[in-house]
Amino acid sequence: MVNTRTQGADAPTGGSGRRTQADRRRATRQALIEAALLRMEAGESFDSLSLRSIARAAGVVPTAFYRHFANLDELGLALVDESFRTLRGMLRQAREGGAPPEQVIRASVQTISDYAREHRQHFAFLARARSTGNSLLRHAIRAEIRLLTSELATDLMRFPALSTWTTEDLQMVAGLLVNSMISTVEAILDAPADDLVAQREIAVVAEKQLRLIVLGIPAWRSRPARGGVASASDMAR
Amino acid sequence: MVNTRTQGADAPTGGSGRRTQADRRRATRQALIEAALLRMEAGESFDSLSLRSIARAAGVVPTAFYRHFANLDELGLALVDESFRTLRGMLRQAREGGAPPEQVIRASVQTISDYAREHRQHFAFLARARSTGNSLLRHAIRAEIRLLTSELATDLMRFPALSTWTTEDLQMVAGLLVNSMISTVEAILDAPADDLVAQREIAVVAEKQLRLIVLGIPAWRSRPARGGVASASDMAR
DNA sequence: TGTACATCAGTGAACGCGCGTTCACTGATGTAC
DNA sequence: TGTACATCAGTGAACGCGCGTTCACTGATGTAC
Repeated sequence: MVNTRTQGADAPTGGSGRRTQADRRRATRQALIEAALLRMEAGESFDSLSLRSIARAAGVVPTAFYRHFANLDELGLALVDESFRTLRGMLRQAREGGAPPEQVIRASVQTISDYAREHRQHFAFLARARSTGNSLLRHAIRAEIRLLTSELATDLMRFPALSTWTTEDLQMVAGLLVNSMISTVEAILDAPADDLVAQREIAVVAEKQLRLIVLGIPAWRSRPARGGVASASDMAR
Repeated sequence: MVNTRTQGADAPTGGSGRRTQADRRRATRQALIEAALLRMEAGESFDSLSLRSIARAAGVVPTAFYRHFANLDELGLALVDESFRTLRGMLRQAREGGAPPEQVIRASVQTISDYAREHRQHFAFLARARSTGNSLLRHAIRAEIRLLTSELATDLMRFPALSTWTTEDLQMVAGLLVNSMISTVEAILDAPADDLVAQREIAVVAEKQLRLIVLGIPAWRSRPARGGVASASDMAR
């Protein structure tokens, strides 16, 4: 990706064949974003990225970076935006998929692993940046995840077995499901992208884990049964 | 922590009052380790640490670092060692605690949150380095976690309700429990260290989540029941 | 349509800085006699 | 116990490098007439 003078990064030149300033601007911005995503997909952490290396990968001089972002944090927030747009698309699809309740789990896991494969970069970015050093980014991501968790809690209320649960308990189970899915996505990203057997194995385990969680729902009492913790007597049974 | 010439970092001078070379060596090594832990506890990622900044914090000249570690990765692996020693101590205590089965969950969550509070630095290090850029460290930590998960799977077999489960299913539920605990520890570390109310709240939710998981165990069938996914019919019930 | 000027995305030189690593060194601790 | 030498943890100067950021710039695209 080397630019001739004042040409900016490569980009679709539009139907007219004419390249406007706005086209060029958008293309460079996207090239910067994609350079950052690529590096993080390869396993680097967000704060090991440098403005210069990103500009270099985008085929642009370091100072051009400032035409688009005030600093690296701002680029990071743009990545958060883009990645969560992907994630919300996934949830919309899962929600509207209209899978019969009997297959909700299988369909959900399928949707997640399809998305994780197709949008590997966005997922990898979120997984890495979620715990990476930069606290601004970390908090932005965690706030979004908390939001998604609440939305899931609301969705869960539609299931008969959950319709009478307290808000706190719905949040609790939504949190458990979201955390399990995050762990699953991390595992998928950890496995080589081309090892389909490993990917499948991870999905199978994830499905079992979700199924186990859901199996506990009918037996749930918000407070442990008298005489001890309900679950303990179950385990000792 | 400023050293007078050739005095190295501060350290216990031992009962005799005499400071041996070995004492000094050990003290400096520990000062380097603690400097790194401190920085990561404060929220930095492992690969934003620099050799020079760690040496500075340890009260030692940059080149002294090389008397102890060949590079930063080696220091990182020492941190992994130290942190997992803490973690294994925790598991030993949980295992030998001899809590009656009725209180296994409560006791486990209590042990974990006590440890996470007392050894905040080690937990924070593992939580951060687990997903931080450096792939050497990441894999070292993930390998150790996989080992712990397997050990937990073995422990679980002692429970009557689980004694007949297949190895794969035991690994699956151990993985679910471990992942939930990791999420919980991350949440605890994310909350301010002095906000005891938030910490308690997180522990309560973690306890509920573990309880929900355990409630699913008696109903578990390794393969979904005929006519659909077992859990789905439960939810629609 | 043609011209003259404004806009602005991208350029390239320059800066000071903290970094990792090398090297020859110092002087307290350790040891052999 | 005393002495002479060896060891080695920590020192400090020096290096080349990539970094973020500044600045005045260029020249293609956009616009007003």
